[in-house]
Amino acid sequence: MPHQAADWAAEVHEVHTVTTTGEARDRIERYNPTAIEPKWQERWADLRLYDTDLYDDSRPPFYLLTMYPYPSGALHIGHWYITTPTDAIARYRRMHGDNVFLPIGFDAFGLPAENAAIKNKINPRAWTSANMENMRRQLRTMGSTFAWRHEVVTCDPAYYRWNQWMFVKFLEKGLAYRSVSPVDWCPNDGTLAREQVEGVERRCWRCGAQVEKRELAQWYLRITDYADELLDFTGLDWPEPIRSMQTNWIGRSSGAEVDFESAPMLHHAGGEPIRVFTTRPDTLFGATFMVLAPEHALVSPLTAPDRRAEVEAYVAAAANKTEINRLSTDREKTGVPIGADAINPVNGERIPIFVADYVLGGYGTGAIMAVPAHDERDFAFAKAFDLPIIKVVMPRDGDPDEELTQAFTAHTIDEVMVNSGSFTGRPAAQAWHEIVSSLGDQGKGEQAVTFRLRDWLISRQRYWGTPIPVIHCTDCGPVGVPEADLPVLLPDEVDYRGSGDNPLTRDEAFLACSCPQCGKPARRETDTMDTFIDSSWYWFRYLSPHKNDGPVDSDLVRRWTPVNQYTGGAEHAVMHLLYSRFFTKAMRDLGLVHENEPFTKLFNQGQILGADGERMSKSRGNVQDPDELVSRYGADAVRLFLMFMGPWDQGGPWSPTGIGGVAKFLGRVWTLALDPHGREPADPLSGQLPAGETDALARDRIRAAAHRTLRDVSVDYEGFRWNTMVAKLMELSNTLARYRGSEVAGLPEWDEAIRMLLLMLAPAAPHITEELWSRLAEARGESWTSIHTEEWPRVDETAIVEATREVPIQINGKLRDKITVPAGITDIELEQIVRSRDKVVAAIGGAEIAKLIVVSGGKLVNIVLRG
RNA sequence: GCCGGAGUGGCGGAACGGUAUACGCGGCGGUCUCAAACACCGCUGGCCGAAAGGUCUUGUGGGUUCGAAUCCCACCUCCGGUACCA
Repeated sequence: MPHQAADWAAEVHEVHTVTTTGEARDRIERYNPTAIEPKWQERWADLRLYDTDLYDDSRPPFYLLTMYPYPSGALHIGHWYITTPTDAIARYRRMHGDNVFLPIGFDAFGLPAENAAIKNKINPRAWTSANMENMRRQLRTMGSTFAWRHEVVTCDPAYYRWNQWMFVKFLEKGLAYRSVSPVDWCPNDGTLAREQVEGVERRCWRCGAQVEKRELAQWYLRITDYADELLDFTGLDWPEPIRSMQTNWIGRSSGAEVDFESAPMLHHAGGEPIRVFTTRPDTLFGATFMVLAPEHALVSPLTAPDRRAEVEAYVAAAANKTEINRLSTDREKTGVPIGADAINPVNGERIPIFVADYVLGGYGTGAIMAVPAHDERDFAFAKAFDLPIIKVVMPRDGDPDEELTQAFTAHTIDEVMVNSGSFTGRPAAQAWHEIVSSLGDQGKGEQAVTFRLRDWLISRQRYWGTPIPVIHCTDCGPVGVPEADLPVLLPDEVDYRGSGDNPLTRDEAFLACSCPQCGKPARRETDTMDTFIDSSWYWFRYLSPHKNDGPVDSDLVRRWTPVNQYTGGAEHAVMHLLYSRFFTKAMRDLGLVHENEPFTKLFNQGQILGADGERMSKSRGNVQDPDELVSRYGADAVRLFLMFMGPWDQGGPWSPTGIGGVAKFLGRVWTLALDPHGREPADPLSGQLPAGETDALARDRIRAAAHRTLRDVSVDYEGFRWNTMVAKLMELSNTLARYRGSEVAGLPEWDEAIRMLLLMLAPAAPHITEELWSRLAEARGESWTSIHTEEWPRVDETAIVEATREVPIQINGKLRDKITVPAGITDIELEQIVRSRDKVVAAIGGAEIAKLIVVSGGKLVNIVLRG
C-alpha cells in the first residue's frame, strides 16, 4: 500500500535537522551526523580496525555470525534491525578484550533472481551482482564492523563447487539418493513453489494455468539418518521455543509396525500383507477399520472392481489437496471404502479398508489401523461413516460398557485393558509391550520408531542454483561427477523463454557429456540444489573464502568454530537452523570439521513488518528504505531507534514515530560532552543545583547515577535488551542535564560520568561517540585513540550504596502508604515503624491483623486483615 | 488444522510473583523569539472529588496466592513456520 508509506514520509519531512540547545548554538558546533559518519567509517576502514586477524592468539576468539542477506535489490529497515544490534554485540565484545570475527556475505542463488530475469529479461547473475553492489554500499553506511575481506558469495563457482564436492561425497556415502516424489507442476512454468500456487483453484501465479501434481525423480539427503542426534540439544544455549519447534518438527514417535493380512475377496484371506505403524499397539483389539493413504501402493491392487471408479476419483481429488488442508482436524472427514478387508492379526477379525486423505503417504507406512475409541481423527471418521467403536483401554475404575462421546486418549499409567481377549484386565502400559512381543513371535510385527521429519528434497527444476554434479548414463545410471572435473559450471548465457521452466534442459552444450565410468556419451543432470544447501555451511567458508584445495581450513575451523553467537530471524526455526545442524554433523562424519553443532548460542530477533502489519515486500509496496532515514537523522540515530523501539525478539509493524526522540537524545549527549558549562536561557533554574542539594551531595549523586547505569546497562547488553539499555542511558543524560552549567559541571565526577556515558553508548552509536571521544582528547591535548579500542568501564559498587530506601506498605495487597527508612534497618524495626504510622492505623481501623508479611530484605510490607 | 510466539495508557513500550504504566512519542500549558521553527521547563491512564483522597484498569472468563501483567486452565485476536520464498 504505497499511500501508507507516503503518510509517514510526510510526517518525517516535518521534523527538521537536529540542533543543539539554547545558547550552546553560539558556543559549539551543531551535531551534524552527515558530516561525522562517513569520516569515521573511512577512518576505521583505513586503520583496518575491524579486520580480524584469525591467527591472533593473544585474545579469546569470538565468532559472531548473523544470517547473511539475500541480495533482493536494496536493504530495507529489517536488515538494519538484524544487523546493527549484532554490530553492537561485536563492539561490546571487543571492549571486553575478545578477538571478534563478524563476517558478511550474500545468499546469492534463488528464485527471486530468476523471477526478475523472466520479468525483465535480465541475466540473473547481472541482476544479483548489481543488487549486491548496491547493498554493500548500504551496509557500509551502517557503520558496522564487518570483516569484508572474508565475504562469501554463494553464486560464485569458488563457493558452489564445494556444494558439489560435498554432494559427491554424500553420494559415495549413501547419504544422497534419488527417489520419485510429486511436485506442483504448471505446464508452462514447470515446478512451482507453494506460494506460486494461488487459490483453492490452484492456478499458476504467472500464467494462470491449472496446476497439477507430477511425479519426478529427484535427489534427497538422508537427514532422517540424523533424526535422533538432532533431537539432542545438549550444550546449546538456544531459545526454548526454537528447540521445541525443532523437536516437534522431527516428531519422533515410538510404537510398532504391524502386518495385517489383506483379504481382497469376500471370504478369502491370503492377500498381500499391509504394514501399519501405530503408537498404540495396546489398542489393537479396538481396530474396527483400516485406512490407506491415497498414495499407498496397494490401493489400486486391492480395490474391488465395483469400487474402482469411486476410489480412483477420490485418489485423483486428494492429489490436488494441500497437506495443510488434508491434516486439518476440524475438516469434515472424507474417504471411500475400497471393497476389500484386512485381517486383524490379534483376533483374526475382518475389518473394512478405506482410502482417506487424512492419512499421508509419506508418514509411517502410509497405512493405519483405525481405533476410533482411542484416536480423535479415527473417532470422527467412524462417526461420519457409522463404523463400530470398541473401547479397549479405560481407567482402572471405568465402566467397560459406557458409550464414548469422544475418543479416550488420556494414556495414563493407571489404565487397564478391556474387550481385548486374553489381555483383558492387564495394565495397558504392560499390554503395550506384551502385544508387540506376541506379534513378534508370530512374525507379524515389531517395535518401531518413526519420524515426522522427512528426508531433505534438494532437487530444484531451476536454473539459478548449484548444478547437481551428476551424469546420467544409459548403461551406468546416475554417476557422480569426479572431483577432478568439479566444478560443474552453471552456464551464464541460457535461453529464457519468458517462463519459469528450467533453461538448462534446453542447453545442449551443458547437457552433452560423457560417462565418467564407461566413457559413452551421456547427459548431465539439470536439477540444481536447494539454496538451503548454500546456507548450511557458509560460516565455515567465511574463515577461508579463497581456499581452493578444499571446502574448509581445518586449522581455522578448530580455532573459531562452533560459532559463539548466531543472530537472525525466528522464521528460520525449523528449516535453515535444522539443515545447518544436519550439515555440520554430516561434515563431521566426512572428517571435515570436529564439532557436533554449528551455533553454540542463538538469538532470534523479531521481524519488522511494513506499516500495514504485513511482511515487507516490494510487491506490497510497504518497504522502508533506510537510506532516507540515514540521510535525515544519521546512522547512529537509526541504529539507536531500532534498538529503542522494543524488545529485539519481538519486531512488529514499522513506524518511524519516535525516531526524533532518539535524535534529540544524541543531540543532548553532544551538548553535555562539548558544553558542560552552558545554560538553558529558557529555564530559570538552569545552572543551579537542585533545591537543597549541596556540592558534595550533587557530586555523589552524579557518580551514583553513572555507576548504577553502568551496572544495569551491562546486564542489558549481555541479554541484548537494547530498549531498556537505551532508556537507562537517556535517564543518565537527563540526570546530567540537570547539573549542566552548575558548579559541579566539569568536576572530576562529571567528567567521569560523561566518559562512562560515551563508553556505554559507543557500541550502539559508534560515530557520535567516536567524534566526541576524539574532541575531548583534543581538548585535553592528548592524541587520538579510538573509543572502540577502549575497555568497558568497571562498576564502583561503593558509589552506588544508598543511605535510605523507600518501603511501600500494603493492606490486603493494596498500596496504602510509603515510608523512607535507613538502609540498614532490621525487619523488626521496620514492622514497629509501620504499625505506628497514622495512615496505617487509620486504614486498619478496628480490624484485627491476621498476618504481617515483610517481603525479602524489607522491600515491602503487607498487612493482612482478618475477615 | 498443527507447531511456536505475542496481546499493558492516544502510540512504541517498562515492570526477580511484591509501588502497573520506567524511557520515548504524541497532546496540553509555559519560557526563549519581532514572529516562527529549533531548544528548554512543567503537566499528562479512566472515573468520582474543590482538594485531601478514593476507586477502577494489563485481550476475555475462571483458578492458585497474603499479594498475579507475571503462575495454572479455557477461550478470542494477531504474527511466524508448515518441507520448492529466503
